Amino acid sequence: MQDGKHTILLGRPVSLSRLKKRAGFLRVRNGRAWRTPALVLQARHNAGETGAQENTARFGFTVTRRLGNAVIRNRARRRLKETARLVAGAHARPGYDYVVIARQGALTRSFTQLQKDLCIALEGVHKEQSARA
RNA sequence: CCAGUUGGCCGGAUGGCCGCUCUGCGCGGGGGAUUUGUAUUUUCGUACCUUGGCGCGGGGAGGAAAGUCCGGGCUCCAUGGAAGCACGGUGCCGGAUAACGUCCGGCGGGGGCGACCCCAGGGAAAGUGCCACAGAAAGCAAACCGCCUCUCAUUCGGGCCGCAAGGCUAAGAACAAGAGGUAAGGGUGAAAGGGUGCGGUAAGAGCGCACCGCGCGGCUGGCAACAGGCGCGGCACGGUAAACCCCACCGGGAGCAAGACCGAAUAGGGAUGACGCGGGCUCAUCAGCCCAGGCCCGUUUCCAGGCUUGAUCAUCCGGGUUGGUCGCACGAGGCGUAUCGCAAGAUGCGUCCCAGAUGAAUGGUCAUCCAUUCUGCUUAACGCGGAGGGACAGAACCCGGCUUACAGGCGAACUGGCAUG
RNA sequence: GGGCGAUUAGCUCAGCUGGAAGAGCGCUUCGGUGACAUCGAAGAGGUCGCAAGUUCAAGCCUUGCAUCGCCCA
Repeated sequence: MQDGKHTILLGRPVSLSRLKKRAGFLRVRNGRAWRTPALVLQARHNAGETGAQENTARFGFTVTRRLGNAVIRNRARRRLKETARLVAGAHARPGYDYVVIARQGALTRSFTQLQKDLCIALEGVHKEQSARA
């Protein structure tokens, strides 16, 4: 069952380490991506990056103007941030940079569904990588 | 009760769990001077500095935070003053204000039965331009059709004389031509040189008169815009200034990505053009002083003051940094109250401290309630169940306005209508 | 955050001092060709971004909105 496989393993909510520089976003854009209706997840190993630490995963968020006005964009980013904070501890791998791009579903989906989406995306990104390797 | 007008206020509430940011205190981590304890070193440790942790407490989006349309504070452009020109803005009058294109009160015009609403509302008699098409004519008095008078010719008709041909005559009618008088009527246009009525006339006309409008002069009231009488003028002066313009008043430019400091990194570049390769004195050099030249932010002139004369200025090309701190939140501040003022507002007193982010915090989620919509049961209200569902919108240096967006709700004053007492 | 600019035919743009809208490319039809292209002829296609105002009259003047784009340290 999909549900059993993707139950949300709520690890301890971690305080997110954030990706804040434009250069970091551009680097992650060249990595692997996974799409769901609510978000697009991009990931890349951050070895050799200045300021990166081996044992933490860093997250960046992108919300474009196409999604709506400032209030709508703020709400989308806050929901995604909270989702990442709850899910990252169990599913994100240290030493990786992730960029989450909001889509329309980030506003309309229920919060539990949103968490499930991010789990699937995180697993999907890494599964694809190991399959290729 | 129904319909409406004006000016205000609010912009879901409570709780659980988990977070973000600023800040105060305490604990903790790191660094750690002078002095003293000693012969030296090290360690401990104080003031102090700093921060990534922990605990407790406190604060944390709006009426528009928006658009960036005006006005200011503040900062830089090296600085200040005077006069003129140019450019831009504003525009009834008086007041409020730091200032304004904002606000308040009044005046004038327009709309509404009314409460009330709307108006870029100076000057067209300083000058210039424009008024397409249509129309005779579009701005200065002109006359296309028409109306009327006169002259002359013709025709018709009448009268008289004559047998007749014909002649004479005049108060007529029609039509052509010419001369003149008209602007009532027609038609065009957005607009055609006061309007209506009576008189008047050949026909007409401010030609005359009455009322209305308009202009000029003076009087009264008002700070003024303006209003009201009075007298005179028979009418001249079309519209457009969100066309140029005139008049009055205001305005230097750029903006917190302003600007200041610290640190890192790279470079002490290249091309083209301009000015110039200044003089004298102290003098080994640096540096200073005097004279001369250039420059000082829309522009010209004048004054003061300053900068600069080579490591120059202007334009273009190339390279590096894409960190931090300050600016930065006590302010034309909020709330309450008293006095003055019709009001906008002013002054005094008391009280409060009220966001400070920077890939950008101020939240995420769940539940209940509340407002509200649809629907099922119910005769119906009520009640119960289910589903939907909470407007516009997110501080970015700060204030005063304007404009635009906005689900719904609260209370006030006033107007019109109906009913009742 | 702040400062600027643009919007006219399907596309790229003209349109001066207000008097009612044009060019090139494209499109359609016809001619021409065995057929096509080139070529020739004719034609269609416009809420001038939207809304108010000034004016007799607005693509043009004024104001407010909307959309798109550029610049800065």
